[in-house]
Formats: sequence, structure tokens, C-alpha cells
Amino acid sequence: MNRMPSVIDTLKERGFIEQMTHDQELVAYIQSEKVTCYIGFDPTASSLHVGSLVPIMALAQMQRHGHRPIALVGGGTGLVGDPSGKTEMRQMLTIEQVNHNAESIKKQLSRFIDFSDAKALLLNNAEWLTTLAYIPFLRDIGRHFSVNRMIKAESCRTRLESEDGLSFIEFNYMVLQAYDFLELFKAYGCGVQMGGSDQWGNIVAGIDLIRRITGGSAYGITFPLITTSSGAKMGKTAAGAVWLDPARTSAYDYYQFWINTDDRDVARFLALFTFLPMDEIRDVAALEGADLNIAKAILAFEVTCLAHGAGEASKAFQASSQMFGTRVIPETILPSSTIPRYGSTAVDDSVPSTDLPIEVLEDGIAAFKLFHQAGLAHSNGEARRLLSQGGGYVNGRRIDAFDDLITVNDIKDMSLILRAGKKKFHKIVVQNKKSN
RNA sequence: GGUGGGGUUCCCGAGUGGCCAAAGGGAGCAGACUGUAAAUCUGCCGGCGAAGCCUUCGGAGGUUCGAAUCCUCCCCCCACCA
Repeated sequence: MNRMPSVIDTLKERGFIEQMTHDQELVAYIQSEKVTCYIGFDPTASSLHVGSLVPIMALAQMQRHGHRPIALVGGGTGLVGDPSGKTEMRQMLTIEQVNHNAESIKKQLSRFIDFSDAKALLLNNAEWLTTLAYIPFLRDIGRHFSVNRMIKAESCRTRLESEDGLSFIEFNYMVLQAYDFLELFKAYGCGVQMGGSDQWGNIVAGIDLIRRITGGSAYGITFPLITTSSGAKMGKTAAGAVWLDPARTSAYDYYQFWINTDDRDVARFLALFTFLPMDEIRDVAALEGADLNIAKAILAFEVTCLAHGAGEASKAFQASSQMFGTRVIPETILPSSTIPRYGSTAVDDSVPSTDLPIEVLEDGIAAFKLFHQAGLAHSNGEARRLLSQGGGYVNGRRIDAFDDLITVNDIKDMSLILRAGKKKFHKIVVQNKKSN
């Protein structure tokens, strides 16, 4: 029979794998049957951000290769707080916050993973963790853990050596996560846990616990920490995290985030964050200059498609093309992408915009005030600075003095296009007196 | 509970009575160069504004012509001791 290539090969090839437990056995296990695997997601915020995209895509790849992913929302562990990879104690969340966040996260994951017909499961570990009784838990589970070993774990050690120390509640996190794995192993036959490289210790603890209690074998895979080539942690911008929730990061901004990818990261990110075939992605490595920018557009389009849908992605693409110059995407670059290749007449409505009554322009408004009102500067002072440094444009015309008056003469098609610096656009839609 | 050391503008970190809106670095923003890249160079980097004014140095009071700097109380963090 014609077996699909192992998902492990795919994950390796696309750059997902940092470490695996017992490689040989794990590969054999995954080849031999339809397996169930899980990744935990922390409900510390009501939205996931691009930092969680690697685990999300890993689950999606699993599903595409016929396996069953479980996304475990840490409604229970979120009440405790994982010390791994943190330099200080996490803020404690209330139960209400955690539950609310868990709900939102479920919705976002559904865009990437098909949860219909139990093809994937969404579980919340609050189900089994919050009802645990302390004494039985200590007797049944706690006795399998060696404190000696736990404090040697990297995740604990850095914290033990730090000034802040490690609180008892955080120290317990590993035990709880190991228990999660055991629970999923028993209830769903889940034999593989994946996670960030900081999760290695927690994953191994779970594997040990499963062997000690059930005698069964379980496996683990960790992902590398994805940094940009300039060394920064992926997904952070000056404005903070780049969220998957369109209410926090608009599809347009999301697209813009991706199109600004560093040259050196394009191929790697295409492999990780899209489903485009690898042999096409490999060709991207040969591109440079303007062609590489086309690959960035495709990356941005594909990734925005996944998070926000094809409609939103097309709009973001069109809007960006209008603002930054139209661009034809040749068939030869990443041919599998569904990006609209030849210009379209779609009207952009995804560039950020605000309404402005026409009266304001009849009287004339100082440019810096308009930029401030449009949100392109945080204060009038910042707007002045921006404009006096030559970074402000109205309809493509550079504003020479920060207090230049903007008037009805500047209106084009009942709107004004403001631009701050090279990349930030804002559309002012002029409202007539009588109209809506 | 005791003793000692700390909490400074987005972050790190100087500053110990006026010259402090507060050194330096990082981040960020803008300009030049480009390809909506990187690197580099230059400028900016609390708010309002013409000068000038207003708010900021954990919190609340106090001393002083004048306080981030001195005093009192309180909160939080760290180290050692118990």
C-alpha cells in the first residue's frame, strides 16, 4: 500500500523539530498507526499570537498526515503558571479570566485545525486538574517524582539561581503537566506530546510518569525557539505581540507584519507557517531583491489566509499593493499559492481609516493635528516631530511644515491618504454635511 | 519577626538639595541609502506650546526660597539571620 510520507519527515524538513525522544521508536510508532498527539496552550491571554504559530502549525501538519491532534487548553495549569523559560513569576490569573481566555483560544485554533467529527479534540485540563484531591494526588502521583531530579531540570534551575526564586506553586507545574500527559494517554491513547524547547523537561517528566504508572511508552518532540535572523524573538514588535485576533491585530497589520520579514527568514518562515510544497519553497532561496519581495508577499498572503481567511488576505494584499505600488506576481514563484496573481479591481477597505466631517477641512486643519487625530502619532508633539523631520505625506505629497493647513483642496475622491514614514498609511474619509 | 540593600522616564541603568524632563545604553520613530529587507550614517525620543508653562523619579505627608536627591510613616522586592 501507498503510505503517506511520515509526518516526522515533513516536520523535520520544514524546520519544526529541535529534539525528539528515542528517534527510532518514535518514527516507527508514528508510521505504524494513526496516533494521537497533544500540545498545551496557555490561556494567559484571550488571544494567541504569532509566537504560538509553530505549535499550531505542527498540530495542523499532524492532522494533514492523518493523525489526531489534541489541543489542550491549560485552564487548570494556567491557574498555576509555568516557570519554564520565564525569568520571573507569572501573574496569577483568576478562574474567570482563564475560562474566558480558554474559550477565545478554542475559536482561534478552529481556523487552523478541523475539529469536526472528532478529527481533532479540544480539551481543557481544568476538567481533571481542578477536582484533584491533594492527599490522593500526592500518594498516587507525587511519589513518582524525585525532587532531586526536578531541581536539576533546566527550567527550575535558572529560577532557583535567580534572585526571584521559585515559588512552590510553580515548582508543582511540572508534576501537573506530567499528569496531563498521563491523563490523555489513558483516556485518549495520546502517546506524543509536542511543545517548545523549554517544555522538554515537562514532556520527559510526563513520559516517565506514564511508564511508571502504566508501563506504556510515550514520546516527545520539541520545537526550536523561532527567532528572527536579527536575533529578536519572533512575533514581537514595538507595538507588542502580533495577535491572531483581528480585533487586536487587524488582518492588514498582520499581513504587513509578515511582508516585513527579514530576507534571511523568508524561506524558513514559508516552510513553518504555510503549507506550500517544500520543493517550491526551496526555490525561494535563490531569489533576491524585488523577486524576494514577491516571495514575502506570498508568505504574507498565505499566512494571513490561514489566520483570517482568503477574503481578508486578498483585501490586505490589494490594499498593500495600492499603497506600496502594484505588483504582479509571476506564476513561477511559489506556483501553488492562491495569491491573486494579476491585478484585480477590488477596492481596498482594509487600510485603517477614520471619518472626518468636511467642515473641518473647509476651515483648514494644521497637518500635525490631523496626523495626531488619525492615530499616526501619539501626541501633537510627536506629530510635529514626525512632520518636521520630513516623515509626513498627504496624498503622496510631503508636508514641509508641521502646521501646514490641510484643506478641501487636498481632497481626492472624498478622501485623504495620510502617510507617516515609509510604511504607515491612514485613510481619512471625508463626510459631507447632509450625508450619513 | 530582626538586620542590611533596593524601588528612577518603554527596558536596563546613572544621578544623592538648585546647572535634572533627569547621563549612558537598548528599544522605538524619522531622514539618507534601498527592495515595504539587512547593515550603516544623521536627527529625534514626557505633555501642551512662540517664549514659557505643566506632569514624572514606589505611595502619602513634612523640612526648604528650592527635593529624584533630606526627614517621617506606609507598600513592594532582594539578601542574610531567626
